[in-house]
Amino acid sequence: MRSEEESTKSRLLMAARDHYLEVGPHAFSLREVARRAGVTAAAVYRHFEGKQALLDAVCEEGFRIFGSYLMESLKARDPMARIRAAGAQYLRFGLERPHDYRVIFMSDAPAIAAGVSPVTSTSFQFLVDRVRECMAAGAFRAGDPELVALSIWSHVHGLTSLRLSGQLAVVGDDATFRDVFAASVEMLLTGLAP
Amino acid sequence: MRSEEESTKSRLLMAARDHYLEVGPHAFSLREVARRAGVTAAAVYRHFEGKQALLDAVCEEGFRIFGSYLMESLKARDPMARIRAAGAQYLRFGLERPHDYRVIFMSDAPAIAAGVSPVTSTSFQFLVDRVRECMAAGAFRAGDPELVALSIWSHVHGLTSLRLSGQLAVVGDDATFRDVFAASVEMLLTGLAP
DNA sequence: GTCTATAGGTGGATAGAC
DNA sequence: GTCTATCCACCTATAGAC
Repeated sequence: MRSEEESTKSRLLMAARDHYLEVGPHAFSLREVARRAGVTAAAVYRHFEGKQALLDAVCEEGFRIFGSYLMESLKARDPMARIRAAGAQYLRFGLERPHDYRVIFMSDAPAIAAGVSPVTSTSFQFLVDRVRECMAAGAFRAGDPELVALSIWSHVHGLTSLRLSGQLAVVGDDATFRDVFAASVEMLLTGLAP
Repeated sequence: MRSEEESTKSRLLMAARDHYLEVGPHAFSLREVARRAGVTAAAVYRHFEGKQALLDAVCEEGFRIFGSYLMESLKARDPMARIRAAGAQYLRFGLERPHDYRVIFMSDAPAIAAGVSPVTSTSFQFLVDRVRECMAAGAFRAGDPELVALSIWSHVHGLTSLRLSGQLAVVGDDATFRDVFAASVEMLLTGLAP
């Protein structure tokens, strides 16, 4: 894998991700990415077909990493423990990789908005499966698994994204916020119990 | 007031608002505003100090409008109706003024954060008051009003922001999404009942 | 008040030297 | 694989004619 290598291409990718997070898709500049990576704009075309290809690559990398965080939650032993772990991992990804989080969940990149990314639907399907598990085990009241999954996703995303955009800074440090996050999730889970 | 007058300045403001609503703050172009208003770019400087002044005028309007959406919910008759109306108005603002929503709740630009702080804290206090009302009326279980308010805000923000960033496009049109939104909020409220 | 003209900056993309 | 040089488009903003 050699993920620690400092190739021009990997530096371009990191620079593209950082730049994208700062200015968004409209003001995203290939030249600025090249500047941050320490090369000229022309050099970018040796590694990517153009501006859009660079943007797409940024999204793909973030998706891959997010998936690895989610999969960790499968190590928990029972359905409710797994769904709680999934929520905690979701927040953990947001706090540890805020840049990637913003790329995936807080942007309006065309590649994501189009819904063509297989990872988006894969991750949602993962959550739907966790919900089905809980319903089958009698830990959740019977209902529409997709609607429940959407509620859970929205809840944890709302908390995570408000935290990342600084709106919940008043809560305190990250450790304190993890407790608030857990308490808030429990509030939602209470309404899903039989 | 004479709000119907067709002065160049008022046409510029309307054009600026329309353009802003379409492309957002980053791609906002003074020349495009001038084009829509039927004047050259140079003429803009007779009415506004520059691009930022024009943008500020539009953003201020956005903050003011969000408050007016929230206040509408006070017309409902009882505490639970008011808190449900507040949620519905929150979504309505997001769907009808997506760029304003992004500026207020999905951005962390320092320049914007300064103007946002009073808006969000005032609005959060408004929600805390609605929660206290529900607890006092016995419609909510007793608990920490601020934590409950934070959960509700996160929930409706999660739904709204995921919708705006295109992640919930699969749900269907806005009318359909309003129903999903309402159902999801009811799920959370179920867990808050006594 | 609005225009034309212009200065000086950003950007995406390509050609060709090395 | 990276560079310099270049082209063209678009932008903000200003100066001066009318």
